[in-house]
Amino acid sequence: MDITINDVAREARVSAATVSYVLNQKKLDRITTGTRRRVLKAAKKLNYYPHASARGLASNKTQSIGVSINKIDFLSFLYFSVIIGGISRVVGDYDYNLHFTITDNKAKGSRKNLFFMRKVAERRLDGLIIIDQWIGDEDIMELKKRRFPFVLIDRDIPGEEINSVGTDNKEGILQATEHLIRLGHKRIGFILEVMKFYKIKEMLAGYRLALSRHGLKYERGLVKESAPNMEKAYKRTEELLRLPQRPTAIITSSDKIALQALTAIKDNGLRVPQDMALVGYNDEPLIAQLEPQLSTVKVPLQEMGKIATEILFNIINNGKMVKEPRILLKPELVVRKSSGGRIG
Amino acid sequence: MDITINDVAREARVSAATVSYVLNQKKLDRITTGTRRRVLKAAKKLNYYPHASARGLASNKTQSIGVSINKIDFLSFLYFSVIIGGISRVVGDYDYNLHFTITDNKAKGSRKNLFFMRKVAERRLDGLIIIDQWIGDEDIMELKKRRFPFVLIDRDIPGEEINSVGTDNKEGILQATEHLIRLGHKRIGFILEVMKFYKIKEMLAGYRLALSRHGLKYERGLVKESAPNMEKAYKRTEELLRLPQRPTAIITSSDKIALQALTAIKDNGLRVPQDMALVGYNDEPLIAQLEPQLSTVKVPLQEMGKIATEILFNIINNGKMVKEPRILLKPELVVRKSSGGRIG
DNA sequence: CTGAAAGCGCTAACAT
DNA sequence: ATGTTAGCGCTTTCAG
Repeated sequence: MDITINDVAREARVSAATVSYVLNQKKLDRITTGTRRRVLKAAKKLNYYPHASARGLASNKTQSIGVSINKIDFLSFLYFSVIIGGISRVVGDYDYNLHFTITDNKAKGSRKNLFFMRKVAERRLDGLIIIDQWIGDEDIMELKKRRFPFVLIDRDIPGEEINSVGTDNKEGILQATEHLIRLGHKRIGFILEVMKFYKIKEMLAGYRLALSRHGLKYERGLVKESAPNMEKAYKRTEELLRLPQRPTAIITSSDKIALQALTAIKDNGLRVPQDMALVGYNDEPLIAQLEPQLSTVKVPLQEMGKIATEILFNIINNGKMVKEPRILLKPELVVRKSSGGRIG
Repeated sequence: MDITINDVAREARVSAATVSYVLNQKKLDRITTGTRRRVLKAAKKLNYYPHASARGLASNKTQSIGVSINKIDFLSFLYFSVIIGGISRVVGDYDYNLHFTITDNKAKGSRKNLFFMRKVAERRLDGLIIIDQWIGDEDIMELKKRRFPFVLIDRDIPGEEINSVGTDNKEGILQATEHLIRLGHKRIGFILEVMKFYKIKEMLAGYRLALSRHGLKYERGLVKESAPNMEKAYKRTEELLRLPQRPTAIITSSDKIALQALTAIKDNGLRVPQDMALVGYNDEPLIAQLEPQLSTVKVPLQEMGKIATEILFNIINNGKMVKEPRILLKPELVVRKSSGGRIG
């Protein structure tokens, strides 16, 4: 059988409670350095590791947090991998475990099992980080109602006091659009992901703001939604290319979409940036190294992951929400080759 | 407070034991359909979810499996994302939870906490899938000695009876090399990851076999190790380019490395494939869409993930190891643009 | 076919 | 400063 706390207690000639105290490093030191040493030695000698379930049952803490990602988004793993990299670094520092929660919003009935709510209900998690645009606001509000600790990444529910860390995507797209306008572009296409996402709405606002600032008219026909599956981005790009008055530049809401767009543009015999300027979004690794190198908007992905995790642990351990619920980081325009030089 | 099994028992006017029986769907049906219905109704009405820790303590099962990935490999997330996609699909079907275990082989002392062994020792996991070339054979053998259920993906320990699902990488590189030889190449560079990995050794064997089959001499100077960090691949490529007798083609042990090589080749004013043919490995998503499109060896990544998970559940639930411990899938050469046409 | 009872390994009051 | 005593919520013999 496995080694239990009682084995350690016997070996160290103390009670199980004392072993528990020593191992849990209570603040109030009520233990002699002598006994402490004996306990530690015994634990090491027996190679003792506490049984997580037993501990969880008694303390109602699991030392685990979950990261919720949508099934659909598995394709955009570049974006997520960087965020998760940031998260896992902090998780390691705090000595917590990371649950991977893959949400399937299309799932019905028993398949809803995949959903993170299940893990919460089963008390498998002490907290949750949500990087999932697809989860409905209702579900997030449900979490809040239950007072379950969680933090949103790169999304928000306006008007609600919810912990989130995001990037100013309105500002990001504003910069990208203005960059193109300054290069002389007057007709700028915009291919975006699911329009109903808050994040995307913000981006659209940035796009429109840039246009109006420079006296350009907003044209509905220049904005294309590539939802629900990303492959649509290729088709949407072709739609833009076939417009009677074709745009001279295209902005996308992610580098991944930009990649599709790039392929579509080339396949249609046009050159980037000479015939069509292109700007991506996120500055995802690898993708930036396309030919031509992709101009994009750098989003501090890893930073978002780190900060969100720090906030989450703060909530879990100090019980209270943070003063400033919403953290908004700054995006940064990265000009490379694909946006080209001055035109017209 | 939360709803417990006793609340459900009271509501259904049965004992907690009966509730447990009904909810766990025991094979031996000892329950009246009447009581069963009452219990189910009560559980649904109260929105009952069993407490995972309590269940884990009593049954010594966690309904969780871990996936072990190395910290270093976070950069090659394209490769992993596809494998994990396969894993998560099966995990969802079996209604298990997925733990993300990020291993840090450089970590010493308490930081070793990040290591999956800790999770195993704490009984957080029912099983483990290892996609980690960096973990030492000793650690894997330790797992075996403990009779802890696990499956290896894309690696193996030759001579040991260990469950693993991989791809015939020797065959894969053999095909890639022969493809180039048939196009007329006689000096073929090979940039690979850490030489000591079993997987890489197999690849090297495939490379050498191809050469010898066609009467070509193996030259140590044409083989470059890009370890430990991948950015080295750029430098290694340049080393090949500066060789007195430069190769006319380069093979890499992953598409990710091929991407680095491609950049290096272009930066040095050479064209692919005209001046230098290039073949990648894995057929990772997105990367294949480079310019020029990358010839590569398709590895059934998602399939490996699926099969490994099926095997793991089989081990967990049926207690016994599989007859055939090692599953070896077939790679497939994918010829696109970067390997070019016939030369010489 | 169902219930009673014990116990999984740990934590946390409460005593001493 | 340490030990005693109850559980935490569930599963699982064992009786009936």
